[in-house]
Amino acid sequence: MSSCEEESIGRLLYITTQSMTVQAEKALQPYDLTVEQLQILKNISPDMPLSQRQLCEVVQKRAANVTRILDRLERKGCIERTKNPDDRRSTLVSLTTEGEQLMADVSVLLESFIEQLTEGISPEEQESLTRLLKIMQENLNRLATK
Amino acid sequence: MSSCEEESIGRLLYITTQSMTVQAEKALQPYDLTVEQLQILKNISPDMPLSQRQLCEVVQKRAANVTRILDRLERKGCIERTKNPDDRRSTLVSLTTEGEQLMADVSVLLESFIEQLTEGISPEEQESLTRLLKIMQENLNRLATK
DNA sequence: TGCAATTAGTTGCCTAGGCAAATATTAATG
DNA sequence: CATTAATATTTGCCTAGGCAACTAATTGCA
Repeated sequence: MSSCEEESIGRLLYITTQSMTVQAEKALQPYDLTVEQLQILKNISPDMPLSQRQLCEVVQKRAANVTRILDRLERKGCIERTKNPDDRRSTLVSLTTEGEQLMADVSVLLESFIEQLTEGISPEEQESLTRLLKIMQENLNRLATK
Repeated sequence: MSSCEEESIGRLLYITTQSMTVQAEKALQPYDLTVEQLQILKNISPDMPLSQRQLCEVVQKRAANVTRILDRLERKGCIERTKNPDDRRSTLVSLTTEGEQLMADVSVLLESFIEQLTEGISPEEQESLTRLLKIMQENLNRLATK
């Protein structure tokens, strides 16, 4: 039986993540970046370009969504797309120098954000939190593959 | 210094929640409901209608978004909007009988989903998880009010 | 009373997610 | 070798989030 005040773990996760995203977005506003755009940029190494397919895997997003986020990043001059000479179906994505500079500027901010997010949570508790979240991910993966 | 495998708590939260939402959405597909629509429906008691303003608070969404989710629920016949006679600016939202029936059908599914999500996590661990998520929420609230 | 804030809700414009259908290119198979 | 299957990316259509501007109704205050 559930009390009136009960909130499922699911709901708590949902609300917390939403609030986190909103705050992160506000912190990123001066750089004209969204959380999703940042996720992408963080995973493009300046030396070795990735294909969009590979990017999809590392950021865990659908191809269609990655396409559109890259469109916006390209429009802003943060990334470049070049056809893969070895497989002309695929596109290689690389950071422009502006993109690199942007990431350099933002990285400090990022660290401080995560620090503020986890304030009052000991390293052991963070470990435990990480472990529990990973269990849920596995549960969800099991659901996904039916 | 961070290892290559490091994933911030923030990213883990984000990915887990996203995966949870996708799976929940799949489970809800037979009912033609989204997670957000369900959130709203769950918070409308059949006996006492709420104003949209109140709904916003309980589901933690912006007025603009609640407006549009209600538009869709109304189109599907799950809810009804009536003008509040005491304050003609506000609208009272109530479940239709179809909406009530839908919620009755879905509630079993919901419980089993949360059960599957938290499989392998003991009640004490769930308590701890809840506590840590709430700490993060407070940290974020502090950020929000600067 | 009468006009200026405030409040409730809506709408427009942008980003982002999902799915499905389309194109182009490559792999695989008869 | 030719045709079919698979793969990479794009595009369209839907839901949903954020912000800002707008209307209508209500308070508040001079």
